[in-house]
Amino acid sequence: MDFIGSERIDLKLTLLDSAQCFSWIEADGRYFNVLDGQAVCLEAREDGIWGEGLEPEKLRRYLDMDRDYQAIRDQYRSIPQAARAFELYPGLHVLNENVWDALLWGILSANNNTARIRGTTLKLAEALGEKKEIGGQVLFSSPTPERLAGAREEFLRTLGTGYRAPYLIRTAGMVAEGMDLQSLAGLEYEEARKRLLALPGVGDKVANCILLFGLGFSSAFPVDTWVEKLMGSWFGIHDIPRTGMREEARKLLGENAGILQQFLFHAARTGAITL
DNA sequence: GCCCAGGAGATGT
DNA sequence: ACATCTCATGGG
Repeated sequence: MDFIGSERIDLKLTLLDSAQCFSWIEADGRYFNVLDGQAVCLEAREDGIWGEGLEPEKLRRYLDMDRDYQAIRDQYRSIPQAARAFELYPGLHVLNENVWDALLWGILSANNNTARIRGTTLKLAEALGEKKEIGGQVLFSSPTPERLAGAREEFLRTLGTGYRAPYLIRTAGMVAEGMDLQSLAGLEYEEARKRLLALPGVGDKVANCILLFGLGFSSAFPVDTWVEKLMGSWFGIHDIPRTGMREEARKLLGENAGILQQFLFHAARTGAITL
């Protein structure tokens, strides 16, 4: 294995429990996934993170190891719940996901729970992805846009996608027909967001997840049921639509609103900080 | 049975 | 622009 970095990232929290990504598997204290079409393995040791399957630089980038989380923690120190959340989760990072993967699980996440999203994600990969192997662990890549676009709705429903099946097929079709997701990273936030909203199954919340996890917009601020509650309880912002909350939060919290959001979200969802 | 889950889309006002 | 409904599905 290769040395990735000495940053104190909490792999279990970040890869398994933070609901940013649903395709990581843990076995014997090691973490497995398919990234960029390559089977990957990560492990936390005394001296830091080790990994194999991809160049160390790419794994550093995926794990967001070059962001100054201490500076962001300082930036929000005047917000009590933020200070507490950063203190609770010193090893939580915001992943730099593949944008197609972020889009896929984003559509699956609508009105769904994390256990079911993970189960459906794994079933989709097993049924339509490509088989990979590393360190004796068998893995499956995410289905390509082409494979998903060609799937039958009834088949996707047997995998647990529910009413989201036609959204998956239609959005995959648009990507397969040439919509360049990666190029959205070069646009302004509002323009990139607007283009994501054109995809079936993508609303304001999912678009902000894709912007944050898949396109590097650190100010993107997804408002789901938990963030809606915490915005009311901790910031006094309530009785307005979620889109309005997202706008208010971005104005109030600035360039790293989305990074902070992950810490607040986790604290609220787990009940670590009282709503 | 009821309520909820990292919501989105359609419809009516 | 906002309010309300419905959409699968498994778990508490």
